Amino acid sequence: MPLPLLEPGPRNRRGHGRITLQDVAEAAGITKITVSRYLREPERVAPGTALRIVHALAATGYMPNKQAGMLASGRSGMVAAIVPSLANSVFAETVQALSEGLQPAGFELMLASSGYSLLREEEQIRAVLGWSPDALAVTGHHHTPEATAMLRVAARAGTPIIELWDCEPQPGEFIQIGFDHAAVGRAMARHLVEAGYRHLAYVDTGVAADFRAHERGKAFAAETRAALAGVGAPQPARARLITAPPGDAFEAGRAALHQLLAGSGRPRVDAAAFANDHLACGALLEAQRLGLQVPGQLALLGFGDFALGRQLANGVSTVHPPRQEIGREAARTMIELLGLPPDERASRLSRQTAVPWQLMARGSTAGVPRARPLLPAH
Amino acid sequence: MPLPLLEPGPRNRRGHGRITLQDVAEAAGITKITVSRYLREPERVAPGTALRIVHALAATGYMPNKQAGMLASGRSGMVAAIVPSLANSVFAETVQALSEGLQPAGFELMLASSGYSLLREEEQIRAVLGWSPDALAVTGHHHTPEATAMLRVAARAGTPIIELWDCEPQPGEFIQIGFDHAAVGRAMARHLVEAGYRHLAYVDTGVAADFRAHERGKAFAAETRAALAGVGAPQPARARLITAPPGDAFEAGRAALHQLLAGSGRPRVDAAAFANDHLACGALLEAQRLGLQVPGQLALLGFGDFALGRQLANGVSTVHPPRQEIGREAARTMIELLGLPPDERASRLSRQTAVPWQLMARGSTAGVPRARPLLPAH
DNA sequence: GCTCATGATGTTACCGCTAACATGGTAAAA
DNA sequence: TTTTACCATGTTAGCGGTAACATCATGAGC
Repeated sequence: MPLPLLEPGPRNRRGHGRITLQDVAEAAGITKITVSRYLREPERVAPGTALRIVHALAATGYMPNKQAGMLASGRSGMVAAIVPSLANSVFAETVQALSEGLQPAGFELMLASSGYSLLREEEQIRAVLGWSPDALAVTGHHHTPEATAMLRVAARAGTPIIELWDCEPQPGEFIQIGFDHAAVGRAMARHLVEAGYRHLAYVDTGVAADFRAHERGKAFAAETRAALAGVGAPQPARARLITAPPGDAFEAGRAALHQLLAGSGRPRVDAAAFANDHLACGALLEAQRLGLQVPGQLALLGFGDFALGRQLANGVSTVHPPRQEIGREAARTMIELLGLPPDERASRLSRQTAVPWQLMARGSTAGVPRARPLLPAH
Repeated sequence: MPLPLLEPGPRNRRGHGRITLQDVAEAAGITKITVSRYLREPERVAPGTALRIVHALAATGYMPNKQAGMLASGRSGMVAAIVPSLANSVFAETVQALSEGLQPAGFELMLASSGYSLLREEEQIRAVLGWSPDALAVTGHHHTPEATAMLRVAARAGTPIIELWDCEPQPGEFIQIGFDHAAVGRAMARHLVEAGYRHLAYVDTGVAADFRAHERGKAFAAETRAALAGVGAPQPARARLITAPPGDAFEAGRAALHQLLAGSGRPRVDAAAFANDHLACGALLEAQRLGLQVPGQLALLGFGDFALGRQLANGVSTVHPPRQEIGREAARTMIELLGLPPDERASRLSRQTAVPWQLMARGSTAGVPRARPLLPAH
């Protein structure tokens, strides 16, 4: 039943005509501090008074002004997050989980997307810090020096700063919640070598600022040599590392496949790892079109575990990153830290949480029968 | 070059240790109002003073407190948006475009996702209005009565309320930016009938609160009868309208295909329209697995124009909704309205903008050769 | 030289809320 | 009864900005 709301109108030259605590207090015949107290700590007002307040609240249709509350209390009840992109389901799911994790605790989420640009990220950090968020989540540990400086100031002032999606081997300056992308790259290389492939390539994304994909690729290349050495296979002169064109990821994957096949003279690539599943699926679809056997003639390994990968052919092998877990864990961490008194909080503003990922072996990297023994599982 | 920031510390029992306008003013040897004025209207302070202010700003590393500014001025520089989901790329792209459109004008975006629940949407409207956003975008025109009441109060107070993704034939209470889903549903039916199909079905999504998909389905069913009558084809006793199971949309599409094929006695369905492309693609993949000819034995028509649809088989026919245009147009509308004085604004707080969509005919609905003439193009 | 418009800066008083302390009353403890 | 503790509520003074008006030079116009 819609409430019988008072018709608010302009009351003085500065007021914006909104119902304030004062209005509620007058309706209840008390002072505003008691109403304020009731809203924050209901058990601290007498039951009779509480009843009158409840009625007054309903009669006026009061809605608290959070800016005023923040200004007075220093707590904003708001958390900000900056992600590279939302159109990419990877971060969208993390943001969604973060938002859902924060809501029960009464936090609102302020969101900005930087379009994979560090400069825009810097601007957005600046803008968003003006709102005095209680905590701030950014993506990854790459920032401009200015941005890092601003984050540092905020962290010193007790605002938890969380870097999502990364978790470096060495502790960083802020809180990291994510995983080690180099470890993922290495695992991808080992998986392919263990399955019997010997001529590996990594197809990087055309998005220049996807540092995490680049890092996986770098580690993939390094580990490829190590793993091949481990099984006594000849090592390539240099790692095959190609970059897909920017734009539609499926098309980019198709184009990448042609690049892979065009590797003339040298032994042809027999397995490719991709920066993400969209590229891998694009390559798979193109392979199907060309009549290529997957994994017979070319094995494909993606990253992201998007729903589509399970549907195509016998499944596209991939790495399942903890998309939602990262968001959930970030929400949990924020709530925990913000519940602590500032002095206890200070000591915890730099820590790391590695969220587990998993390599999903599917049809597209089914093993090649080999005489020689494979590497141990780890 | 990182600036040499002053080390802020606690200054009094209430202050939060932040650099304030007062600090900057002292550093520049003037009063804070002049600094405030410089920040808002630089041309109104003398060049010499401006120079000292610039230096003082740099020396202190000042960052404005937006809550305080909002409280004093009544303008927040913040816009809120509530969408059903972010994990769904449809809304993510709209939000992304909205965010990018607002940024140049200096607005921040506060985002909430309701998980396709009207009750949660109501809660979020309540929460978000507490931040006094300058404008609020919600998705669609279905809300709880309480939510509608709150939106109405906000609109009366001059806050533009924008309903995204809908544009009903009759003007609504708030601003609508989107398109008429019934018209899309009708166009889908006509497209299939015109291409020669005679036994049509609509596969609705398992997401109960996707009102827009339901509306397309309803209109599809109605128009199917009309279009069949138009070409003199026998009309079915009742429209084939099935609902896909909830969960993974690809799997749901696969399951839906089996439901379509299981239509025993009656003439088998020869064309199906889907609530979204994921369902359609799932059905297509399952059809391929079963060795079914698409469109020969079954034509498929999706909605959403996701990148994948272009990649599968000869392309999945679909409707291209103006995902980004809706966000861009919403940003434009907000900026325009917020630039108007409140009295002029009032008259424009209810209007509609129909953003064009397009039916993309691809391989999956290539026509059936027929003797009888087809319907005129419109 | 005087008035008056103009421009640059300052003073005052808020915006709506809450922290900290103050007050007054009631009931338990002495 | 008196002291003490505590509970419920009130008073005061801000939080960090900005609107509105005030002040004070300065120079143009007469």
